[in-house]
Amino acid sequence: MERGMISVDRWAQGSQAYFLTHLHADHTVGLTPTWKWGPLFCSQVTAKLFLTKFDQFNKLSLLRILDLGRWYSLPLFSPSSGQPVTIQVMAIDAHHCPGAVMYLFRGEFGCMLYTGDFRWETVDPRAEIARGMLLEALKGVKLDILYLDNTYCDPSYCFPSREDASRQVVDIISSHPNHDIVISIDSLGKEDLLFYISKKLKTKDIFTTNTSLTRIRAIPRYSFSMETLQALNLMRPTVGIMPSGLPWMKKIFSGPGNVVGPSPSHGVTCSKTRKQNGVLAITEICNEYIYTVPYSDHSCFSEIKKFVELLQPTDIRGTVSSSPSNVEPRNFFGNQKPFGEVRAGKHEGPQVRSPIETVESILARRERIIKRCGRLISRHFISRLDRVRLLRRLRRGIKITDSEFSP
DNA sequence: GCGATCAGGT
DNA sequence: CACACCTGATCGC
Repeated sequence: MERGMISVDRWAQGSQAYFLTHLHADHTVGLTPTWKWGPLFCSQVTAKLFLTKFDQFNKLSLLRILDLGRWYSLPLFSPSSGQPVTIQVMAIDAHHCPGAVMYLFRGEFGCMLYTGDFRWETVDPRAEIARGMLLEALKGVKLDILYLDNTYCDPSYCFPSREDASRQVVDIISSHPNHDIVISIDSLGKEDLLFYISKKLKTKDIFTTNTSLTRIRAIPRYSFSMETLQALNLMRPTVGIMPSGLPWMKKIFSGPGNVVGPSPSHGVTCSKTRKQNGVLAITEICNEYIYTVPYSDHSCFSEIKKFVELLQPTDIRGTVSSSPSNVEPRNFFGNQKPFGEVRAGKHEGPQVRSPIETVESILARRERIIKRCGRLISRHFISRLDRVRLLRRLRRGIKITDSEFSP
């Protein structure tokens, strides 16, 4: 395809149509509320999340929602000849985080698939549907280029399905019936895990910000540390679960689908790096509070391999340049012509909203808070740094109280 | 004064 | 050693 036609997860001026695979921050660099370079296509779920994230998005008319599994025709033009060109696109569930999709394009240039970030588990019924859509759409068609999420495209990356990992998390929680549990999460991507936990443990309130109702809490990953766990343990016996410890998993799990034993980090010495005089030194710190579980929203190597073998693309291009091994996918597949923060003495609940809360009510509430915030900001004459800090927190949906404005 | 972006951290 | 996302500083309109 010519340059100047479409962009996927890239937000520079110069394309005629822009595609967003999912809402993680590293895929939206350059995308701002003042977006104006062209129509922005995404899934229904991403569109909803998008509007809560970019609440001042002023070009609603540029947002285009794509249903999954349907072909859409885009009338574009060739930048070189000026002639009209039609491109067809289909969005397919990528099983990465809520709303994440892959995009399948076809046109005069041939056929290409951009996976975005994706996980290709075969056991999940949702994955079955995506698989069906993909195969149906590609029936009798040669896939010319596969733009592939090659994050873990190295045979040494071998970890279990998210359901297995979720089971491990539940086992850890069950084996600590009298402990508080804190689970480190990012703002988007561990919802299924939290839902699984609440379902298996029959937690009464599925999601709540009232921390007195539950011993299991989700906290932001950036506030999850050894120090945090030690501080929490001064108050109540608490274990922390990190559903993401993948780099440490390299070569630990010997095969796909293996039953995974107790978390390897528990009771095992963890290492921490510290900078001394500009030189990296390793400080060994033993911790007894933290479990890591290999819960990944990216495909492991065997899943990537299966995916590539299924699609038989003519060419493959990795989309993650800083992939661990920094390995081009084709090396492996031949040239295939083929919430809250924890503070001293106090913590707020998970930053997970009730599923019944609508986008409209979130936006309306946010609007009210921002208005009130504006009044308080001018009344208290706070510094720019404090203001930036407050606005960032507002954007994340964290509750702001009057005391935050105290001089 | 403000949003956007970078560097450096977890 | 990944990923996603935080903070504070700086840039540029």
